[in-house]
Amino acid sequence: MNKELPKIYEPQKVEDEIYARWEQSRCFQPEAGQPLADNLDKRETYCNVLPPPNANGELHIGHASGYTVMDIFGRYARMNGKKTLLLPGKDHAGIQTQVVFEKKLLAEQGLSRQEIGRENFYKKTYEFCIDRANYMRSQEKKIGISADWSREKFTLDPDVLKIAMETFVKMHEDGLIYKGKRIINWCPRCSTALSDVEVLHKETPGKLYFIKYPLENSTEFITVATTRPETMLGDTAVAVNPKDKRYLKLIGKNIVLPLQNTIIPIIADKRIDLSFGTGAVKITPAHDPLDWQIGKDHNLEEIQIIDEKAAITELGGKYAGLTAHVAREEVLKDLEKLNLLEKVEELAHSISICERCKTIIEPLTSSQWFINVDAKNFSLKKKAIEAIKKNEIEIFPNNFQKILIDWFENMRDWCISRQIWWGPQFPVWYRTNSQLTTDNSQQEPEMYVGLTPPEGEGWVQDENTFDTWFTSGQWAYTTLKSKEGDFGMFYPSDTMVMGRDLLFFWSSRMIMMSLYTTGKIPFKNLFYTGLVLDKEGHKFSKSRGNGIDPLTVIDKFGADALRMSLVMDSAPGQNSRLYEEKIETFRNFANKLWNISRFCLSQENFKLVKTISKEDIKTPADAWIINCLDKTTIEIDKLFANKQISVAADILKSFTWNDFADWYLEINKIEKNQKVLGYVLDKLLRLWHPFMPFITEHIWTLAKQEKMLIISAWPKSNPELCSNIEAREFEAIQNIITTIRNVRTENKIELGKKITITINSKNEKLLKTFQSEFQEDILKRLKTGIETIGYNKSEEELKDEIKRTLGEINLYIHLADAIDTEKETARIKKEIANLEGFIAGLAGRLADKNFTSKAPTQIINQQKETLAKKQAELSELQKHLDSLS
RNA sequence: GGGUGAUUAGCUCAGUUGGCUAGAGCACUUCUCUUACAAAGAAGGGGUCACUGGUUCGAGUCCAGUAUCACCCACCA
Repeated sequence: MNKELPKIYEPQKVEDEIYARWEQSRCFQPEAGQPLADNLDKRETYCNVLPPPNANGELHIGHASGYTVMDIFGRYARMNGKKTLLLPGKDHAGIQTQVVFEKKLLAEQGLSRQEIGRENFYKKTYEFCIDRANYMRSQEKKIGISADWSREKFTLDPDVLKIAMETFVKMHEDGLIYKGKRIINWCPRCSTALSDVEVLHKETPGKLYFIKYPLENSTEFITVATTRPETMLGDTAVAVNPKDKRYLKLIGKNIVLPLQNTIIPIIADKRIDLSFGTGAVKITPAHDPLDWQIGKDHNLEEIQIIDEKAAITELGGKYAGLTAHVAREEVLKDLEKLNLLEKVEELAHSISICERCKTIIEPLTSSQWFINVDAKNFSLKKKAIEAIKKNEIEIFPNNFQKILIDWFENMRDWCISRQIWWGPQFPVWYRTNSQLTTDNSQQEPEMYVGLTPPEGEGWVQDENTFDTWFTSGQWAYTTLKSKEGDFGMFYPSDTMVMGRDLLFFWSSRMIMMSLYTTGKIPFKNLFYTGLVLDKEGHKFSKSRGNGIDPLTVIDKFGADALRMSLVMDSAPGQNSRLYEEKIETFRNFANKLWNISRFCLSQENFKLVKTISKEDIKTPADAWIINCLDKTTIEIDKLFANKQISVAADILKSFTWNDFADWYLEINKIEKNQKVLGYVLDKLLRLWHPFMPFITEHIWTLAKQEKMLIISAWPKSNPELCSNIEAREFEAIQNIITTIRNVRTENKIELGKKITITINSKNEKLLKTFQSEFQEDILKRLKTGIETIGYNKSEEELKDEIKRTLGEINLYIHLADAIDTEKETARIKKEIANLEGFIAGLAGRLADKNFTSKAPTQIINQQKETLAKKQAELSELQKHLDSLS
């Protein structure tokens, strides 16, 4: 039977078919009627709203990493009989998608978005996203994620969007949203405002220009230092620190601003650093965030001299129309002509760039929409901090809690309006009432905020679109609210898994928005994954060309191998590295599991066994493996509770390979116990399923199981089965076998050469175990080359043999040739020295009153036991040494 | 300027209430195609757990400091 199974597991041939079967069975869908795990219906639920990837590209290895973690938790929950929902989705990803699609449009059709118009651009981008979403969904399935595709959501789906817009309206009513003219980060390429988190800072070598500003009615100067000389066209003051003695007498005096020839004051402000530059700072309120603040506090005029295309405005006089970059050169040239450029120094400083297109940010004053994150009636950030501090959301790894709280504490108002086209438009309309207008420029238009356009003529919708994080920040509930019943059943969800790079962008916004809208936390557990890096520890990037395509990997090694290589040997929040050799080792492991199963399935009358009784445990090896299995099961559950899935997989791997395959399978070739074999394999497949769903389901099917593994019950520890089990007998056998193999290798005895051994022990019960026919068979056949076994012979008789002490056993190995006394003596002496050192330490500790009075008795007893054991060993070694000399 | 993480075998990394002489994979050495598996098996070698102090009966694990690296934040004109 099953002789036809290939020697090598071929994932490519089975994975798609298995996934299709899962989908058809509707086991991803938590409806009534969904097949449940072995009829366990605890009415408990488990939900993970999956982070929606940006629907503008393809899946990368980072997605695969997150999905694997989510799927492992999801499958674990499902097998534990919970009603499980993994809810997938896609994000329209405002700016990023617009940048991607604009590039595509230009490359393929040579068109800009302006050329095709806003409406058409939106429609085309929408189609593009849907297309990408379809492709990405197929990739997600390849990874094996057990998500309910019937519930898949897109951030622009009308139902999702409606809920998000309702939030806007409500926040506006509650006074949490305001429109105001403030200084914001402006990306000239994207033509939009950006929030603080969408701006990156890059350390760049630059220059610090020292410019002399002439004092009014004087021949004196005050020298200011700046990295952006062109902004002087918009200067409205020079500021110094009030404690700066150098400039005390100048405070309150005026300056004639060069090039512009306007009169501006010298003011004092404590935010000015005395030690930087000259200690005197030119103030350009319209183009620098700090200057803007200072300008506000000192009632300075804001003169916008750079426009939204990064060009100089008409207020810039003769420089109008030049780009800021060119203007800088011109300004410097002119200053030099006037002899006002004192000096230029090299300076490393950080410049702001757009996160998406890397263009240098222009700080501008602009009219934008903001969320007040610290409003009096509902402080979003304080509520978030409170929830986190009260551990309502458990964060893995735990130290990220502090990072998140710190971030919230320093959070400033959130700019949510963007001037891009790709994204939902603000549900805000304006109308200018011409009848009342007496002075056009001063008239504030009438404003309407609501879900649908207002009645009447002349309303024009606000052109702003939403920051993409405004909609994805509501993902935790918009997704669940769009299907009747889901919200009540699954909100707040259990788990949220995301890359640590999304900590500020996304987790923070979800927590705030959810607390505001639902009054509850969005999820109970927040799990951050680290970044996946390449072999050298670099980030994957297109420019570096070091990307690993998940599909290529899956095609080559199988989805299970990829999954394993993404979760093993990694800790929550910690970066990890991925490379082919690593994936290969897990491909090898999958193959090991395959061959283990192949062996089992090829046994006569083999079948998977769900339960066994004590009577089925017949031999020391049976008892031992059942005991190992039980311990492993308990440990894995504990680790799952702590979200330590990497460690869980690790101990399971060690059980599978080192215990079950290397020992139990070998024993089973000699003394067969198909029931125990079937029982262990049954549990093994279940335990591995969350990690390696495809191969386990495949084997499960080959073993002719009616019900699919994905909905089979998670193994439980069986203390009843393990009570009074004596695993030590088998451990003694293992010990003897290993020791003999070791001695053979050490003494270079060929495998073909048979040897005679003697086992001496005072423990009659133990001896009796060995003396059974089967156990002798095991000892002989497990690569030991034993021919005959003797028991309890006299020391005298054995004095020329190699002796090893293994706990209660003295093992003697008779070699045909005389033993190398010198070598053996040296070996024993070394071991004695080692042992004596250890015993001395242990004995010392046990003699120490401090230790015996303070340490728990359990530890003391343990150490006493060890001491006795080691002392016995030592005396055996010494006896042996004496007999050799 | 502030923060976080890392530092454990040649390499990549685990090690969560502190407790026997610190683990894995890869690489390395020697041997084996033994019928589940050479993508394998057997036996090995290899570590003052970055450094310095402290707490403790006991520290890779907790605390303080130092060094190096990485990342993040920041209104460094």
